[in-house]
Amino acid sequence: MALTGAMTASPPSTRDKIMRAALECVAEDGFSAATTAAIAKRAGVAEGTLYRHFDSKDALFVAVYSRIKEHVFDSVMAETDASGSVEDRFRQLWRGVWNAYRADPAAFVYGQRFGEYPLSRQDSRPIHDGFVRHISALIRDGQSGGEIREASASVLRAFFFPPMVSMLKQAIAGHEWSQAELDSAIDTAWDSWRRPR
Amino acid sequence: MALTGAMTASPPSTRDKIMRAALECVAEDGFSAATTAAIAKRAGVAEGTLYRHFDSKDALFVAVYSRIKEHVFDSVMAETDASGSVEDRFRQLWRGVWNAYRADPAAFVYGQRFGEYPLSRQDSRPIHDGFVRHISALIRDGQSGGEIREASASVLRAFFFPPMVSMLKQAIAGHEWSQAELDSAIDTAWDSWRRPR
DNA sequence: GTCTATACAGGGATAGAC
DNA sequence: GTCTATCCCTGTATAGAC
Repeated sequence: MALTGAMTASPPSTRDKIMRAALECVAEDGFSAATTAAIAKRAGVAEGTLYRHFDSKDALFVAVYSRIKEHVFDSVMAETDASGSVEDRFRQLWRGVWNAYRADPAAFVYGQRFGEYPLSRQDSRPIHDGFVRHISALIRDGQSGGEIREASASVLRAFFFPPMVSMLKQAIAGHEWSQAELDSAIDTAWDSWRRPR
Repeated sequence: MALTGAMTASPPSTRDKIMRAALECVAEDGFSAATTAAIAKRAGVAEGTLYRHFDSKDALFVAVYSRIKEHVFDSVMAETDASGSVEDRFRQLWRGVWNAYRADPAAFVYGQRFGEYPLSRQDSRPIHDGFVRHISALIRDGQSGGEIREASASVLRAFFFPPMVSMLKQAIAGHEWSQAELDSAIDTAWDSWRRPR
């Protein structure tokens, strides 16, 4: 039940059930299949009930997206400390985000789909937006200390999340990444940031 | 008029106009807004005409996707030669794909959206599928020659297209990449593949 | 081959009882 | 707050004239 009401042991509220149902419908068959009827059925409530909790179907989708972003950010930050070397912080962040998404693949897929859905103009901040400041700080520290190459932060950022996201997609499609592959992915990512000699 | 009827100087056929209209509708406002009415209007034909050329709306979408893949692949391969060092081939391929997508941003966006659309199960080969063999050959050559690190090919591949795709998305969203940034992106990509010392 | 007109289904949203 | 029943619109697809 990760990402919706996960923190509380109490039974999920109707609102939570609706949000989780919407998330799963979209993750399984895309936005076009996520009709109000399908969502209500999966949540175990009547169709009309959706509109007691959300102004519209679109508002529901946006709310789900926001909650996913918050949850992933919080859960990564909870197990990340800002101490240690730049390289350690880099590796820790990489693993943290990876684990957060692996813990709830449906939420990950929802986020991906939402990003290509026109509705995303209403919450246009990308899924990893919360991490941008964090990553930028890492880059700044690493560049002033000489560990990280002198490329623009936007270029370096393109080598952090995108390869990971691509690997997550493959994992969800059934590809089993070995521990050695994961380690080497992190090594490869770090070597892309590292100052070359 | 790239990607649909671009090679011929003759006026586009009705079929081509429909395909291009579908491509642009999806690129601009997503699949949910790409109704048969919208597509027909943009193509300048009647709605019923769509069904003279395609069995269904979905068949149209799949046909457009296939054509994009073909076109990008062909146009990259046309200006790429397999000679030169592994590093040269790497850089050439990176630039070739980048340029192909920059030449038709709408086609690029269509490809991205299609990948998150459930219909993609009907043509589930990813957008860059044609390049996988090419890239795998590059990796094999580079690993046997010692230029490329000994990571699994699937890990290395995650550092080729995904960062580029991320940068293309930003470019389409209005971000202007300087020549220096592009060069350093390619350097960074290559350093992620390169054998570290 | 293309158009106009239309049949038919399905989806979002609301009304009103409980 | 939740359910049932229903309205209305939009979207896909077809029929048939030209």
